[in-house]
Amino acid sequence: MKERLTDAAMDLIWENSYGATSVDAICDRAGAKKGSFYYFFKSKSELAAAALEAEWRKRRSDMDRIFSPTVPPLERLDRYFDYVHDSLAERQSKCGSVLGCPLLTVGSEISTQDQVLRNTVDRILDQKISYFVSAIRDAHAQGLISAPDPKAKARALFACYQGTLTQARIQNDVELIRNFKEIALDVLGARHAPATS
Amino acid sequence: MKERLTDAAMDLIWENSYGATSVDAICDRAGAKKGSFYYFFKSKSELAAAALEAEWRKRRSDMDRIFSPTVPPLERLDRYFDYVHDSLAERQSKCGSVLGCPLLTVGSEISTQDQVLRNTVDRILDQKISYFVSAIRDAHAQGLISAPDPKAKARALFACYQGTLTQARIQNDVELIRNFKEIALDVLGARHAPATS
DNA sequence: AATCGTCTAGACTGATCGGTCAACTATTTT
DNA sequence: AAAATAGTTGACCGATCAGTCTAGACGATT
Repeated sequence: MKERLTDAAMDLIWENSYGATSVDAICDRAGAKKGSFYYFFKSKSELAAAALEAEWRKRRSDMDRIFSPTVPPLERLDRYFDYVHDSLAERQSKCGSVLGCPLLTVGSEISTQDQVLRNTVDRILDQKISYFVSAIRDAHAQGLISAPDPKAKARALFACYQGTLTQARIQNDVELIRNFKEIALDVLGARHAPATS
Repeated sequence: MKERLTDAAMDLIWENSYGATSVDAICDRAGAKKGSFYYFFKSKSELAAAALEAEWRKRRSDMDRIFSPTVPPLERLDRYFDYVHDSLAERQSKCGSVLGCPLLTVGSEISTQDQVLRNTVDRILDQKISYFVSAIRDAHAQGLISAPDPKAKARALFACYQGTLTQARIQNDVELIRNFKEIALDVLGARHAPATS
């Protein structure tokens, strides 16, 4: 039941927005009643945080596989962006819109109003960035790119990736994710190196 | 009166979110009553679109000045990011948070629900990008960077800038905007050129 | 059988929401 | 001066909202 609620919440919040998603709608979607909702979660905000964590947990094993140290560093990023593109394209075929990243939309929406939820967003984003950090550190160690400060470079790349996700959502254009690879190479300074592809 | 309403709406929507901003709160802030609100605007959505347009109109003259063709191309971008940093820092000192860009937060929040408002966001963003396009085209023409497709490069840079704005809002850290300059140079491929700074 | 713990149900609460509308005031036009 | 227009007011509307709470069902344990 708990999972049904977090899944339903994730779908609705991702598709619309946190504020536009009502507890009633979540319950309808989950096939639950309000009493059950409040049995498991103290509030809508607590559910949203749980939904983001649950979604992250599901995605993490995919990321572990894609970013495995056995995969060449730049190829990890290349595959990851393909993975994200394919995920968003599939979700688009189901609900008609490119939805971008829920961490960004929720984070952006509630950042000045709900510090608990915002901390959840921050924490998960940090974990996502750590995959980028290790890929970039490895690429630097292998002489594929120059990134003396892998962390800063990872944050830069991540910001660009985030911006592209937001743009894709606003413009409802999933191909922007695919095009992002060129940008990523620029940020990494790997544009003129015979790596990737 | 109409301006007081658009100003109030802009402040509240920027600071919180579109959904979390009520018509009552906007009227309170503007020193108006509901009847007046609905005399001037058909709906909350129409007011939000008008508020974004009004804000853009106010900013455009600043952008015209900063991106004037009499200013060296890369310096236009440099100055613009300083301008944005200073604006956000000032707004932060007033309300306690880094607010990022209202076009992004509103666009992201309502992109699947209100097509009129989304089109307004899209239109304004396109106009903002055109400043980037011309600066990059000029920089390419002057041999400062290599950007055979100025439009694509401008879109890439803009996406990165957007991602940084969103990050700054979620993390409430305005210095990310300042740090963005390094990223911009990477995206432009101007990192190793003796330009800017 | 009684008790306990877990979970479900749904009526209910007070507040808030976007929007409506008749009455009124102030200014402009005829 | 009268009429028309522009603008203001705020009570009101039905709907929705997050959350509360009591009652009940069910399974496990004593």
